[in-house]
Amino acid sequence: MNASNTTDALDINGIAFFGRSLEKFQDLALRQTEAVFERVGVVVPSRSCSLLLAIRDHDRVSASDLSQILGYSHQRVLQKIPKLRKLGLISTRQDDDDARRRIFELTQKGEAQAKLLEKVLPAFAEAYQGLFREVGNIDRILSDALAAISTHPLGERIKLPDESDEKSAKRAMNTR
Amino acid sequence: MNASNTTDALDINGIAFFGRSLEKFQDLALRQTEAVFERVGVVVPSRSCSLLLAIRDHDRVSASDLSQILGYSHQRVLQKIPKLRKLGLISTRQDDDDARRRIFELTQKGEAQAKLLEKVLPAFAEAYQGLFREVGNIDRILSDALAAISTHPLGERIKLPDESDEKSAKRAMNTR
DNA sequence: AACCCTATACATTGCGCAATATATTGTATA
DNA sequence: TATACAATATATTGCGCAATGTATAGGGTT
Repeated sequence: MNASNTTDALDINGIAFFGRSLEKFQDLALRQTEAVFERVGVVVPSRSCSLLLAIRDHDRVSASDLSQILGYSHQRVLQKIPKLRKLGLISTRQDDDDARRRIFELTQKGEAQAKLLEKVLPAFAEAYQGLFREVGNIDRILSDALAAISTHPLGERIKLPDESDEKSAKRAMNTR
Repeated sequence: MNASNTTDALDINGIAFFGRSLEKFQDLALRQTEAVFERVGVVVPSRSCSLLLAIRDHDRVSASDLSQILGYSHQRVLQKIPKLRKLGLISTRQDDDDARRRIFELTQKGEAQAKLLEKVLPAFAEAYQGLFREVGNIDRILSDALAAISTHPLGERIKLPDESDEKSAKRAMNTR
């Protein structure tokens, strides 16, 4: 190929694409987390730690309870369950009072893993604190940013180039 | 359900789970971006903007060229292509010199969308700049953080609870 | 020319999640 | 009591991406 535009109008690494930064960091952090988990013997899927702990910390929880507790969608919880069951970490029984509810509990192995997590996770928290001292508190800033765009969405914050443009005006009418 | 542990050992919203913050922000920002795109008439899939622009900015690009340009995996580029073709934004032809290569070009519609993006994306950049002034420069911090854990991974930064523990010692041996 | 090694494209599969539809059970209200 | 509505679980489908395998073409080296 021949690189043509030396005066690229839009930098692909520019701020408009900073979602990429989020993605890259998230990806690497996840991989490194899983490496540590394997090293110390955590077999809980890294994306299901909080689920496991929530099951431990609440009696007679159902999937919809857990979705509220964790702020996950209902089906997201339900889709994580089979893997935890196959790993022998949780067991299931029917609620006697409400035939709709399936109740989750930790198995012995699940309890052991929860205890292991209780040792490991604080170490992660410390590591992140150290990282935040180096580069800035990502967690706080992200929470603030989430709150900011929740109350004032990007659409509000954007000065549109020329929305009086013919096509886009039509479109705007069609889409609401 | 009955909430049992009032003295939860591990806060599910704690720092160890701050990957959730990343995910939540990313998700909301993406949705808001797509809302703006729809409003101003951008039909390019929000996750393929940089791909479209890269195709415009380089002559005779192939999928593997694009993967290098964008820092995506090869198949990630290839998997985005069909959607752009169905939208009529790009066209494909065979390289005369190298029968392995398929070359991508923008269609007229693709060019029009690229021009539209050139108007819209700077507005996003400005909006993000404003957000960063409010809460902190997420983009810079994330880049720094990525660099930091690239050179010093989380595994290095973590003081392991007690790795002399019997099982985990065995595991550690097995896994290297 | 015959042989490797690499580059490129493509197909298949799996993961994690969302969206949607359906079935079933419980609850409230007419 | 009968009917409507809400809550819960399950199945299906689709999206975006990664991983893997396969096929084909190019470019070397002997």
